[in-house]
Amino acid sequence: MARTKEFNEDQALDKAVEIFWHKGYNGTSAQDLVTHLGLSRSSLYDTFGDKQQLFFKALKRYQIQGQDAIKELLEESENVQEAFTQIFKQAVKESLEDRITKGCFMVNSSVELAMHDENIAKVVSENRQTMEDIFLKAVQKGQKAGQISTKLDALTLSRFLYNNYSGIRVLARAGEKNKQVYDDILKAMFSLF
Amino acid sequence: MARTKEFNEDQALDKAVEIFWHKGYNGTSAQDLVTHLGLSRSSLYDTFGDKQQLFFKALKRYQIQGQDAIKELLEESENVQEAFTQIFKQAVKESLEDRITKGCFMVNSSVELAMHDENIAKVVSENRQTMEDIFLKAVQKGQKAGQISTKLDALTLSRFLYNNYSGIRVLARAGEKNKQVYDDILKAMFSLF
DNA sequence: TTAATTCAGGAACGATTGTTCCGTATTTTT
DNA sequence: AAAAATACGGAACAATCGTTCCTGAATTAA
Repeated sequence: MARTKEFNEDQALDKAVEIFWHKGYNGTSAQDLVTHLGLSRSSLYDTFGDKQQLFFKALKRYQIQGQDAIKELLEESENVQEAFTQIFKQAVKESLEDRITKGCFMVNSSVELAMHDENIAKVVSENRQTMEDIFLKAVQKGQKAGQISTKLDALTLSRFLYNNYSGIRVLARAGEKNKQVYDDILKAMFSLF
Repeated sequence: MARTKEFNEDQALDKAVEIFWHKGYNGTSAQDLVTHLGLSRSSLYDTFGDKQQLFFKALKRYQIQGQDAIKELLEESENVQEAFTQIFKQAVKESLEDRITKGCFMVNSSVELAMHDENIAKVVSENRQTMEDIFLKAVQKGQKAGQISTKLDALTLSRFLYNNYSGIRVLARAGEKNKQVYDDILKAMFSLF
């Protein structure tokens, strides 16, 4: 009975992730969204509601995609230590390569909005908890396999790892391009394995 | 020849630090500034120029005050390890106590603005470099005194320490109130001493 | 006293913000 | 072919943004 959408909703959401990630919530105007998503104002509001709702959906999408990627990598790997190394080296690589360094969308949103928007705060908090769980299971597996030292218990180590992950993303967002800085952080961090 | 200012410029700047720290640059309106600094629009613009200049001065002020405090603590302490412990425990204490957790003004500004304003990027970069230097000298002192392990070289350790400092401030900004999370991070981190 | 300077308050500016609405075109189902 | 439904582009909205300017009162130094 009705006309079909001329754009793919998920693809548009990916575009929203891109620009919100790059410019932040307050830094992204309605016009920015229209231009970057490539659809009209009316379609944008009809499809996604207002700016807040669109941002929320974009952040959720980013969260799920990011978590799935890391979870899969850690679960499928036989050597957990190697998997962690891969994850962190990838983060460093992105930080150095990206001409426009965006950091981590979740960290950025956390700093910009968590304090003033409890919905965002909830997502951020859940995200940290989930990441902690993912890391925890991997560390436990690694300790059982003798790949990771048992000097520190798995939960402590997981929280520590995620904290360094956040730190690296802040460094990236600030535009740090000196590889040695990142490598030193990783070197010290992994010396606890 | 002229009427004297009825407000203290530095005190007003401190107020500016407070509100920019709390709400960020984009989140703070001109009206917010008028209300919180307690001076009229005209006085505000006459004294500090526009919003960008005021923000810049506020960030600079925060930087100098924060750095001086940490530098002094590390230089005057006889036991470097204790001094570092004190610095990080203080950061955790602030994170847990503050009803409105503001995180670190420098980290916040880094995430919000460094990518789009090269003046801010410069301040952030210089700040990280200075903090690295302050930490470096302290670590070197601690290693000579046998208070810190020489398993890792001083520069590596310094960069690692500052990265964890950033991470903790992000956690605080996100409103994390579980002390155990912070304590675990510190426990793992200090196990490298 | 006079002149100079700065204060506070508020009106007003143009620009930009997020959002709504309308007329038209297009596609799908009956 | 007709009717229903939705996408589309763009005009238009009120609100807020940062900023400027004007007024008159207050205070100071000459």
